[in-house]
Amino acid sequence: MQTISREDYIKAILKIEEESGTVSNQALVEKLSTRPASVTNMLHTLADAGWVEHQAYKGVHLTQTGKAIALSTLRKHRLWEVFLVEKLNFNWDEVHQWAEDLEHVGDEELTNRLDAFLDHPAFDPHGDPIPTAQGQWSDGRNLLPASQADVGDRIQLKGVVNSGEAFLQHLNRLGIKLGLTLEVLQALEFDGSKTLKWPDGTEASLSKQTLQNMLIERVEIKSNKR
Amino acid sequence: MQTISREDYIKAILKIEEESGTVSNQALVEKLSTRPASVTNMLHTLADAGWVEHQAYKGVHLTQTGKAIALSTLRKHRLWEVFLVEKLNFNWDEVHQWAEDLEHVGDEELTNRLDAFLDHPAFDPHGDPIPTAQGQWSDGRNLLPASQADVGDRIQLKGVVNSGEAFLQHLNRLGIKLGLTLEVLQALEFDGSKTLKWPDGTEASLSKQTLQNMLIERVEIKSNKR
DNA sequence: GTTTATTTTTAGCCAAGTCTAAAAAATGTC
DNA sequence: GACATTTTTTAGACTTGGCTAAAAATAAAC
Repeated sequence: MQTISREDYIKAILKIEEESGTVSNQALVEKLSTRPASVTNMLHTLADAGWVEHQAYKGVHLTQTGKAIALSTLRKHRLWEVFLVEKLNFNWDEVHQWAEDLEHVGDEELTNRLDAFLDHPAFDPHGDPIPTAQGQWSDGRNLLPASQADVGDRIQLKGVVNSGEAFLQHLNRLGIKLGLTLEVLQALEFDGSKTLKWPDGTEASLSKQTLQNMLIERVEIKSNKR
Repeated sequence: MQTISREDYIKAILKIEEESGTVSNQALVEKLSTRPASVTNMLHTLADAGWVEHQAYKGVHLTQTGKAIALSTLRKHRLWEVFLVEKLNFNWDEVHQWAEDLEHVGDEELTNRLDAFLDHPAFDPHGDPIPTAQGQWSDGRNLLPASQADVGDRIQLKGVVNSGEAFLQHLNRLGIKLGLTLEVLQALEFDGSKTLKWPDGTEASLSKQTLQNMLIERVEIKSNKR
């Protein structure tokens, strides 16, 4: 039976599995801000439910069932985030906590109606892809961290690695949001920082840390190409 | 601290207090489909929290704090119901259960934004008034049960006493929804049933039971008045 | 005004999920 | 390969809120 806590664990396992392949208890302790004993405990529960396979000391991975539940929960989370930003005019740094609650409400039907109401968005307000009703969420895009952009590139922000409040508010203060196109003016070797130029002409330097958390696409310069 | 269960109790107490003035444990057992011991138990918890005043064997009533929490929860419930019907196109008989979950999500800020997004609705899909952000929910209207309408009256459905699924679906099948105007053609003394006429000319007879659960306003007959 | 029926409370158990503390297993180091 | 460190598990306590069964209080009936 699905409970809030179980869905949270399953979703965390999915994310860690995506990020780093293998899912240790330790990783879950960090992701969920909980205690090792709680993790062991819940993994037994989830294994009994048939949502994960768990071998003591060897890590967990999701079963088909588990993955379906995880994707469904993630889909709900991201759709509600779109709702909060697009319809209720919240900022992208304000929506995560509410979505964390909303993701546990509603069934497939409600979710599909929400999806239709929002016009079937492909990405959430942080640029993360929204799984489809069929559980597809292959991104397709090949984003790279802004830290890998070269001088002269025009880069467009398409996502963020870290959607923590603090980081998003940092971007807010810099006037950076999804879809913004910037030009790389300068790159400093020694600290990995880069100087970027905004469409309005202002310039600023971003730290390596910040750049690594910005997922971008290179933009073709159409006007004066060749 | 607010939990789902506590909010459910507080809301139930508010409703019973409105309906019948005094709130017995028994009434809570019925309204919440639970057991007497559970009620006694939770009433202690709520009294400790300062949300109700409870004297053993004498009943409960809400404190100021409790009433504020109840109205806030009710407001959230009804706003989400409007959302589900107006925006996600659910029928009025399908929304209660989801709203029951959604009412426990979000704070004042989110609720006010939802309210604004929905254009500050005054009534939910069942015709029940939505408390304002300031906790006002004096209905203003003076609805009467359709059972009290007289032959010759033109009556408009403004609300329902019972918003259970079964009753609402019964109205659906009869083609009756909020705002519909009907004419009372005939009233049978012995069983309290009445024959009504729809705007499209069809006629049907409704039982006393059904009529008692329909809240109506008499409509002035403008065209051929006097 | 006893007796009977109903309502409420108490006492104690249960389930989910969290936690601490300690034991056990796995891993890293020399 | 033995010792130290880290990770995971076990054991057992705790909290919230539900339950049953029995006792106590109140209300109803004769």
